[in-house]
Amino acid sequence: MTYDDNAGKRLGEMEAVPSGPAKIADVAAFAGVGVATVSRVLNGRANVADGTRERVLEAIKTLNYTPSSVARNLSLKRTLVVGVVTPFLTNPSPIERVRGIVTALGESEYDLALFDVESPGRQRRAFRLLADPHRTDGLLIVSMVPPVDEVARLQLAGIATVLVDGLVDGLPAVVIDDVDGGAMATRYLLELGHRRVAFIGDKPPDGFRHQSTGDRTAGYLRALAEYDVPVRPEYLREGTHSRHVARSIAEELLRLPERPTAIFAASDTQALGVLEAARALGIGVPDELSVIGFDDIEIASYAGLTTIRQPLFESGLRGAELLLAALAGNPPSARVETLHLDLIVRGTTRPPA
Amino acid sequence: MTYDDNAGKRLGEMEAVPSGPAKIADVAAFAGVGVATVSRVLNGRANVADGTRERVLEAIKTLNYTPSSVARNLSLKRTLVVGVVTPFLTNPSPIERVRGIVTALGESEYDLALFDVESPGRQRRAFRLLADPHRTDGLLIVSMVPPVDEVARLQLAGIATVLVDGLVDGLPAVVIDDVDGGAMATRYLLELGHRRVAFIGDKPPDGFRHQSTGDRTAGYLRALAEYDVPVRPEYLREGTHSRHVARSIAEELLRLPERPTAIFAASDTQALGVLEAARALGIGVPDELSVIGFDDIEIASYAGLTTIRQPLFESGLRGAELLLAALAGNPPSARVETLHLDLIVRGTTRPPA
DNA sequence: GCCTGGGTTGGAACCGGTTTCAGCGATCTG
DNA sequence: CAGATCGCTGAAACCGGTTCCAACCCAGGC
Repeated sequence: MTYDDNAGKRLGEMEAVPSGPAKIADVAAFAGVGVATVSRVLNGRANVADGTRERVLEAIKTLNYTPSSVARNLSLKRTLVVGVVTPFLTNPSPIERVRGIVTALGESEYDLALFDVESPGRQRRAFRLLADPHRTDGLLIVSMVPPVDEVARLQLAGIATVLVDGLVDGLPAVVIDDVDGGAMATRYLLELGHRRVAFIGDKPPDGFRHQSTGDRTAGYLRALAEYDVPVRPEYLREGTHSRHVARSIAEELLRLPERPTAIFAASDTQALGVLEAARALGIGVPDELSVIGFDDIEIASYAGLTTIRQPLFESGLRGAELLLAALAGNPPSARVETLHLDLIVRGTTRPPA
Repeated sequence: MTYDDNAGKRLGEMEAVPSGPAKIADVAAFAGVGVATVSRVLNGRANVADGTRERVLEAIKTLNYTPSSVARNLSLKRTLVVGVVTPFLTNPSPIERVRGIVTALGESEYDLALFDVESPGRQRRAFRLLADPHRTDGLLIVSMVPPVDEVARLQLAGIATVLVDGLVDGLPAVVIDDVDGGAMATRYLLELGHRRVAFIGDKPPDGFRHQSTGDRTAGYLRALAEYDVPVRPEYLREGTHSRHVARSIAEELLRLPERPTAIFAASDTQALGVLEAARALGIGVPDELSVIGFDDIEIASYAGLTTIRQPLFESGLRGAELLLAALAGNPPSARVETLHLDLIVRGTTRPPA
């Protein structure tokens, strides 16, 4: 008797039709099978008779049934969510990386929960949230180095983590060789004949860590050493990853009694600030000043900026792939993958006058 | 005696410590209360004795317990996830909007699942995924107009939806007045004295709908009419939201026997393409050509571009706020909120020679 | 003809929370 | 001092899936 169903429930429900969307029990009842069988069909298990499968599929269709991922995840003890933590969605480069991640994850069954952390406070909060194994299966940390204690929490909680544009002992990562990149840029300027080469580094704001800055500085210094060019402390500057800050630093550099004939900026965004400064001071680029950036963001080609290209989109894509592989149980390795850099010569560099 | 605690358990459990992370039952056992009481404490219900609450909180702390949101959501029949669908994270403006959304959602208990749809295929897939009430509680659709049948599905599934930079009958939305914006831009050029004013529209790729284009065109036409300037069909062009496409269209315009003295581009990205075209053809801006854009993206100030500013970040913020309010059950209204536009005069416009 | 074994199947336990509801002692009332 | 009321509490049902396990059916082997 189908009445039994309702009798079992609370008295007072007049509508025989199940109220909300169909659940697996409804499908089972409709198809005249058990819930286990429906579950088997849903998950494509082999051991279901063809006829039965047919009936179940039809029931699913007629009832317009979609399984609840929440219930499924509870049962499976998975969340099917990958967390992405990144600072500064204001900057073009993390965005490109995130695009790569979105693309890679789009192919998978995982959803992506995005956390933009603009302050150390929000950063802590994001990690506290995401280090919860109930919340995410895996984590992608983009363009930042998480605090050591947070890393410990993550590992303790057993959350698969991959760093994109960041490096931490024991965690797999997708990076570029920043030392090499810094050297490439500087070397190119030196090869052109420049000897008064300044560098504007990319200092993360308080509370954030990111090693690329230091490394690019190291590359700059290495290249100078290779060419026996003495380091001038007044040519070695640092500022946040911002066009405006870089612009004012560049104006200072260009007002030095012996101003540089070339400036290497640690990011394209900052290089644009340098170009602005030159424009404001009436200094011709590249005639009187060469400028080279780093990243090759979209706008660099508009500005005709010579730069070191790093595969931003690909870094996100690759990081997500590594994470998915780890989640699939494949390689629990802590490999570090280093992507390739290219020198892109455009119009802001030339030999000194 | 502290031994009592363990004495209660002991039997049968060789490993006294529960295997995985602590669950609510562990906390209850440790505190010597029922799970219901723990749940009450967790959710800040009033009817728990102070002493009991104290003990539970301590148990939570010692066991390092964090509740499973998956289980919680299953019980509560909520997902605590807001889906964000947007095309073209390649463009700067949707990104700014998403940043606003991330910011607003950061304050709430909701997570954000991001879907970038770059093709109509992915678009369909995203909607099919997100129209599942098991998956998201609410949806934010950014810079696109969803297909009518998908809207129907959403409403049927009872998923709260808010459009940001898009308009659909019956759904709440945050928009700008594109007709007015188009007219503002055009009117400014006309007031400067230009009479040969061209327009480059922003045509969405096949499979995507977005009404702003048409509306900005209407604004352009309206302003021309106000100033009794006849429409020249050859001045009215359209291309995808891309610098490169806009550039080649602009080159065509600038090669016309009677070339325009001013060009209004439907987006800053496209305006940059126009500037590139002028540069390539050796046409001085603003001396020989005035250019005005739309959006006021970050790079516009670098390029010194005159433009119509629309509050991108705020649109996302506001849209998320509306959605959160709807999810909180407050205003089930289908209001349309119109944000304010500003003319930002920079260096790419001036009266004709 | 009976026993064995493989393929199907459904009942029920389980995932980890929330919430109803009944029970309990303590206080208030008459 | 009995009875009603109130605050606090825990057992158990429930959310909607997955999966273990036992039961069942039927064909094949001896």
